[in-house]
Amino acid sequence: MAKTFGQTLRELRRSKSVSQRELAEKVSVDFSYISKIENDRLPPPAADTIVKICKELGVPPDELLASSGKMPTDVKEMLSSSTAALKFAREAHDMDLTEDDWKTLTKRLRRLRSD
Amino acid sequence: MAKTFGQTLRELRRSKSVSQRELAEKVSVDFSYISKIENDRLPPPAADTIVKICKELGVPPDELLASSGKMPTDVKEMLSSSTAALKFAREAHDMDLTEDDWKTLTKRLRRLRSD
DNA sequence: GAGGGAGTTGACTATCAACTCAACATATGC
DNA sequence: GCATATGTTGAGTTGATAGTCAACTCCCTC
Repeated sequence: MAKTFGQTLRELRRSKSVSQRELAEKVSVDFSYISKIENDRLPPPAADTIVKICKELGVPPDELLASSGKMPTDVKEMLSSSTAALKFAREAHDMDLTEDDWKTLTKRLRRLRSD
Repeated sequence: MAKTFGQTLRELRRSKSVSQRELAEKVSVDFSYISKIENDRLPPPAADTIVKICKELGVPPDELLASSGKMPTDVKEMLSSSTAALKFAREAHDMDLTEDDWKTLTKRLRRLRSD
């Protein structure tokens, strides 16, 4: 079994020696909310709150976001308001891509502009 | 100004000579809901309902989805539960891609497996 | 002029997401 | 043994999402 969102967050927070109360204040939520999240008594916070948490803890947000199954607002908006992007996403879905496939695509993405 | 979601849906439905009541029954919503959607008195339906509508009317869902700004559940889940996919999406967002860029990427996507 | 099909409208509802607030427990140092 | 810092729990709140239901209007035709 993969680690839960709560477990991941707790380890991350502790590794930075930050208390629940400190973290909560920085990201503008109640500290008791952090506690419940870490104990998996509530579902993961909103994507944008996750991003704030990661900024506060100084780590890139992708791992926590993936573990939460949520997408940040700006990214979601970009994808869902473009016909061609949606088509791309649907084809990708149907192809059942691996993590390595996505890494390859990211490289090809970077070459879009340097070509 | 671009056409609204409601206008697009109405034209699409009429072009297939389907009544609001027929369509509503097929996709399991109240017919009055379709009316409000078409008059833009309510926001667009859930992504999965849009997909059902398009299936019923025999058209690909991407255009209507984009016009609604929503993403179907399965596609969203794939993207948001993969670290590498999220990273890809974030980079794409930062690059501010055009529709043509997405089309190019879709071609490169297809070559992933045929290479 | 009654009945039937199509569309519109207002009011209301149910579920869920993302939290907050107050109360309590537990450990640590002075 | 008391203050202080930290974490846990139950109950409740707030706003958005995604609709429903009943009543009504307009047109057509028989």
